[in-house]
Amino acid sequence: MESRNLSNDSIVKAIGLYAKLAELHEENPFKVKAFNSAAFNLKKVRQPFCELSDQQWKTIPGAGKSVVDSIKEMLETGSFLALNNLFAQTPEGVVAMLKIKGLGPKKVSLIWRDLGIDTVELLFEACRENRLVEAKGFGVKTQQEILKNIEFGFASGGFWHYAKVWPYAEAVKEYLNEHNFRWTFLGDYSRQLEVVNSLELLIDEQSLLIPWTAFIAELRASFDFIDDAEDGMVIADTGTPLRFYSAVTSEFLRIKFEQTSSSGFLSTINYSNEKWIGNEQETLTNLGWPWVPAFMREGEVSLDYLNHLGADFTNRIIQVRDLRGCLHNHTTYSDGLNTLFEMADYAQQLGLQYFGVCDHSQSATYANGLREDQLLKQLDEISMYNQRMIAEGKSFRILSGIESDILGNGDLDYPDEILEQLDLVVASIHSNLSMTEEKSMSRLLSAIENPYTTILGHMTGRLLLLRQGYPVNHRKIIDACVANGVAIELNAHPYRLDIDWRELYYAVEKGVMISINPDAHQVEGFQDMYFGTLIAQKVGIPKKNVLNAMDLNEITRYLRDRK
DNA sequence: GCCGTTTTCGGCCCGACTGTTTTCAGTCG
Repeated sequence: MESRNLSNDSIVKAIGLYAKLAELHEENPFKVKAFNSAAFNLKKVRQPFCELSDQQWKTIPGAGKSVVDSIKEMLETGSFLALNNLFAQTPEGVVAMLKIKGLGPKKVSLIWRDLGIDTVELLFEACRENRLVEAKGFGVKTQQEILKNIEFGFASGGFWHYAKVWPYAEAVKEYLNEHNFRWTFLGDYSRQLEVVNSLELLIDEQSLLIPWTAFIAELRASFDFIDDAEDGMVIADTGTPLRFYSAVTSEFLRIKFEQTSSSGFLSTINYSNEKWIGNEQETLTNLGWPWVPAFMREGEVSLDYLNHLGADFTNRIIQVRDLRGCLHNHTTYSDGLNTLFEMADYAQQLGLQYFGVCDHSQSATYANGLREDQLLKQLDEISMYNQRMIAEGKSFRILSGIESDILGNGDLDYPDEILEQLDLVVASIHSNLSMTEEKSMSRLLSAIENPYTTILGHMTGRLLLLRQGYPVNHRKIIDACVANGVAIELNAHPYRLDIDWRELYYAVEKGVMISINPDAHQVEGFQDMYFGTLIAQKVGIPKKNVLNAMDLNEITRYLRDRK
């Protein structure tokens, strides 16, 4: 870098960062204080530092010999050796943590040194799994605050998790319906994509009783979450762009069709706008296609696939109301926030017929995984609860299970005599996520071939917008699941939605069972089954392919037969 | 490390706010 390009601002930032890193490395607290106060005072200097004489430097409070020498070093060489030395001793991710609002050197030091967390991604996961609340000086509120602030940083990438935008979309939807507008969602959101880059809506301007500008003004006034941005409107709390488009009545349906479809879909069906003949149904028929709902309009969908689903497939697509139970959840036994009974009672209140508890297994020490004796104790508690259900004549049961870590060699981490006592086993990888496809495949395939495995958990370990999953050959895994009668989890957490829907076409063709699992760590987590179902719908999965759409009798028989 | 004299080293220490404590620690502006 050309040294004369160093602005006062970037020099002040370097001085401030030096103070933070020095504090992180437990240098003399008064030195830290001195650099902090120097940075504070230097901010007020209007004249460029490179123009200041030695006399002028003496008039700036807090800028002593060491600080001024550092600044001169930066001006002359473009770098700051002492700062570079501290950088060399600090993992990049730890430096990044210092930028997170609410985290200073003291807390970051504890996170890094005591908890062994050295990337923002790992910190994020630790927050989601309630591992921060245990640490001294941390509590639930601090953890939530950190989580929120990390998320905000991630969101700046221009994409947002669908679930993040959903509550705002629902509010706008309610408003538009109440006013009897003719309208529709467009784009990513209308296709129920796992991440969206904006919330787009189309309104038939002839259904408006007021001028367009007045309508937009009323919208802004009606929702305190709508903020003005340079190029339009944004959702204030997330920063997601909000785009309203208008169409005259005669153009509404065509624009709706073209803008709910992905460009990939339009090219797959060989559409161009001169082929529009008045409505979606006839236009698609004319192109040789059945009617395809907006959420399925992706380039990946093929005529062969729709033929496989069969005539009137839209009537059989899985709905939230079809789900009869949920099979992968956590409790206070491991890293959940609600007790076993609280979770089960809540599932019952939701109208479900069964609650599958699958806490973390013993090698997941970070998540307080269950030792054998704890697992056996949980089995007693489950049996007590189920006996009460029988006595009360209720057709609700807790199904016992475990989310067993797939170890490095592909083994599950309990002996057979423990596993055989459970109703189901979800096998998932949680450790050593950086691996080659060869390694991940050998671990996954051997877990699938384990006779106790019922469901393969979050297949790639990805966290949307946060962490890429490890590489896998999806088709080989799906084939192995078919061969071994193992179901595949569609992890419904909005950050996972793993298996990726793009791989689900093949899974459906092969007839493998899909389990839409909320992976709930607290009662609120059951809500995520909704988001998992939206993703399943993208591929038009019929109810009969969804494991937890089975009623209690069917699933009990299915699990018994698996043994 | 900075400062200000008690000229050679001892004292330095914003204030509000939040959250986690049970009287304080850490962060922010």
